[in-house]
Amino acid sequence: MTSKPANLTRIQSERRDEILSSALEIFSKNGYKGASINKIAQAANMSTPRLLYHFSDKEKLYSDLLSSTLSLWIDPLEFIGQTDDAVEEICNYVRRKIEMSRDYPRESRLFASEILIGIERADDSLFDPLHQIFRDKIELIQRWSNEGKIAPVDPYHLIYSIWATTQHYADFDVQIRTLSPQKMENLFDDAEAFLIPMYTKLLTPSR
Amino acid sequence: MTSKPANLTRIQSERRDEILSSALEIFSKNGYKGASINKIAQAANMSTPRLLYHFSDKEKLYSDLLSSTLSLWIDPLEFIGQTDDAVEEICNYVRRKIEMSRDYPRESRLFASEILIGIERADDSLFDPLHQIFRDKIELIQRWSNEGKIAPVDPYHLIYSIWATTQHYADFDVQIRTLSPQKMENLFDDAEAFLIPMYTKLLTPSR
Amino acid sequence: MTSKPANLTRIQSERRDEILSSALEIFSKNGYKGASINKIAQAANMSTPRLLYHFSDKEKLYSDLLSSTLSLWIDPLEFIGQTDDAVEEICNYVRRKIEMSRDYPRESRLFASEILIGIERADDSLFDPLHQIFRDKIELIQRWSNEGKIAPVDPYHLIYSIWATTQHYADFDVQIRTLSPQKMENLFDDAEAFLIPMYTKLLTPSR
Amino acid sequence: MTSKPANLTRIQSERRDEILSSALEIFSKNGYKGASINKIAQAANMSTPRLLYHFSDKEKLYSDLLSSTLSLWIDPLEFIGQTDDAVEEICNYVRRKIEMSRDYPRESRLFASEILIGIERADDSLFDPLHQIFRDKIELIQRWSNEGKIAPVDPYHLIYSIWATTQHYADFDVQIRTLSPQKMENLFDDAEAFLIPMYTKLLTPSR
DNA sequence: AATGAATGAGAATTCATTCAT
DNA sequence: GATGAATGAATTCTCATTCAT
Repeated sequence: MTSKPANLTRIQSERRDEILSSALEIFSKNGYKGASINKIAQAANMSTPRLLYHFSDKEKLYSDLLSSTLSLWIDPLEFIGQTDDAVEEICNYVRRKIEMSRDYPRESRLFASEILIGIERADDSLFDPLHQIFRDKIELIQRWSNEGKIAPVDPYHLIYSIWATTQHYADFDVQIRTLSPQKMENLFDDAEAFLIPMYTKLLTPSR
Repeated sequence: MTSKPANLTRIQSERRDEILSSALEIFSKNGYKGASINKIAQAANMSTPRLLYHFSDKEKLYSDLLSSTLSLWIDPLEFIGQTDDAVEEICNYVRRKIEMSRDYPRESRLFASEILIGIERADDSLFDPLHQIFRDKIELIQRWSNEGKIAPVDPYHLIYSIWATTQHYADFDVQIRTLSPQKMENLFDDAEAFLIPMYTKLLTPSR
Repeated sequence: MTSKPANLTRIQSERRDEILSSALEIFSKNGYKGASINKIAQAANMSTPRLLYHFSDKEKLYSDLLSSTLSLWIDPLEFIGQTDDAVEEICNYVRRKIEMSRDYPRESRLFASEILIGIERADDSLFDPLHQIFRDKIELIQRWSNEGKIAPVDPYHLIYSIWATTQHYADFDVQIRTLSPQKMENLFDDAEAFLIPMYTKLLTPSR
Repeated sequence: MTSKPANLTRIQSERRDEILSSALEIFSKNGYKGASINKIAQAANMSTPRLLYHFSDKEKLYSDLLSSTLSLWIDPLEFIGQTDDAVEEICNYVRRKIEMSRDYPRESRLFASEILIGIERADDSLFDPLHQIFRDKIELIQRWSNEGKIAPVDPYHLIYSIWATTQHYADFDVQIRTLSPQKMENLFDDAEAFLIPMYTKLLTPSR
């Protein structure tokens, strides 16, 4: 999981944050291979050796960045199931995921490219926390489905579908900008106006 | 669309195909930056200069590959609207896109990484043919929506959603393999079993 | 000396001429190293192997070009001494050299870059014909000088100086174009108007 | 003029000097295209990337070398006009240019090949300082000519002729070595003994 | 006589990383 | 702690030349 060193001075942790912020910018725009730690160091206003003092190598920086960002994926998922209104719970999840795409597109693209291209990693436990919660929620949705609180659906594909439709707006941003006549400002509202009814229709149990 | 040279000798077109095949493999796995023409040449059993004899440079190889693959994206779209059963037409499109993800995942990932990371291209008209047909179909779906043949939906977001949900199975393959309990063989059937009802519910006009 | 094969078909010798003409253009503009036989072949509208059929390799092409062009340097020199008016003879030589710079600047630059940069040549007898005539004329001028037909001057430096001042207009063309306010059309006339009086003053014997 | 970075560490300026010295040797002997930074690095006893650490690329190294050498061309020109003896002033310029050819032949050849072959440069302002002073001196000589301090001559062609005759000994060194019977030691003295009377005769106003 | 195809040597970079100060 | 300096491996591409047909 996150291997952030436990005891850091304030300065050290400020530097780490500056670096991670630049790394997010550069990695999400260029992918792992396309990004050079030089450019990242430059964006963070420091020399490369100084960057490497904080993160021992490029791969460490990259995976620390990924794991420090993972909560953005996990958090919205965690909230599912606070209330008993199953359809609404899932729709709220969709809403939160849309917000994420709007507010944190770089993080979304970072993950997308990691999954799409992926680097060989010695330790591939990076996504373990996500997977744990994923399984919990799968179970929850399955229960809801069994109990008739939502229409019967395959919970796996439901979540895949939600991830796909919501993250698409961040990850394929470039294409959508080209194709859409709408201003980007309204785009996410329109997306919500499309997706919420879709999932509502899908999930509302027929009487 | 980069036009494949019209008159090729036998050897040229054989070599081109060998190279493009290896290039698809390597580019889709590693992205543009992560792929070296060395590795591609090696995979195609030839020396790098020999490869470069057939494709003048890396970028040319890459964009020729993209454009030679673009029809896989365009073709299923083109078929929409053969019959008058609007809901069925769109569902069939979904089915075809699922098949594409199953049968041509590398091509799907190639495009995904191009849109996600994208290289600056001198001539960015690569996607023009897709965009043209896209607009045609947007118009068609809008008409269907107006005429009440499908429920009222935003055609843009409908297509984005179809692209997202279907291509997701190819593009995020790695993640899905990890998370899904199903055997991959059934995965695409299950996906279809999930998506077709979803879009049917969404699109069937309420009377 | 010139190693032009003795017996050539008409077609062969036409091809050779086409190639030499393109080679002159490319070599004089880019130097030996900067010129590629590809570009030369292209400029001559033929494939590189076909070019290499006529000239076994790049160096051969280059030195054949040099020797086929050498007469432009030699010819004006050869004429010196037709009449007995020594000053006029030399001035006429200057005039002819100026014409050469005006009419054959590429040839002049080709030689200049050969002397300036020079490639290591197995057989460095290329300039032998020039040197032979050079020595003859040195002798002639020395005699004129001894006989008082021209003012006493070092014949070597006289010829160097004539070469330098006249060829300069072809070889340093780029610089002169930048510095000179005159139109290029008049440039060579102006040069003559400057140089002839200079050499006349220099050479006219004082009584 | 490419500006040498203002603040250099000790090592930086030492390395720069070593590299520039090797670069002068290699570039002046082989021209821009014929010189490889490999050879230059080797001559400077370092690896190519180490060289490239100090000069970002080949062209930068080349143009830094040119501009650092430009003063050799400019300085002798600048001195013209210190005294009022116009003929002597110009003759002294000739003498200084001959010294330059004797003492800095590689620099002279470097410039000659740049003008002769020239590389396309993003910023072609390299020679601006020279051109500025050139124009000043043109004006001065024109004034002298108008005032009768020297015989009436075209100042442009006068300077071209001085450049041509003096630089010739450095630039065409190879040819001169072959043709001249003199030992090289005396060559420059002999050149001076030829050129000074020539320009004196040319410039001395007839009363 | 001619071309398409291929080769191997080198060229100029780039880049993650290390070292010395 | 931090930077300037350097390294070595890899990468893209060029080019003279050769080979097979």
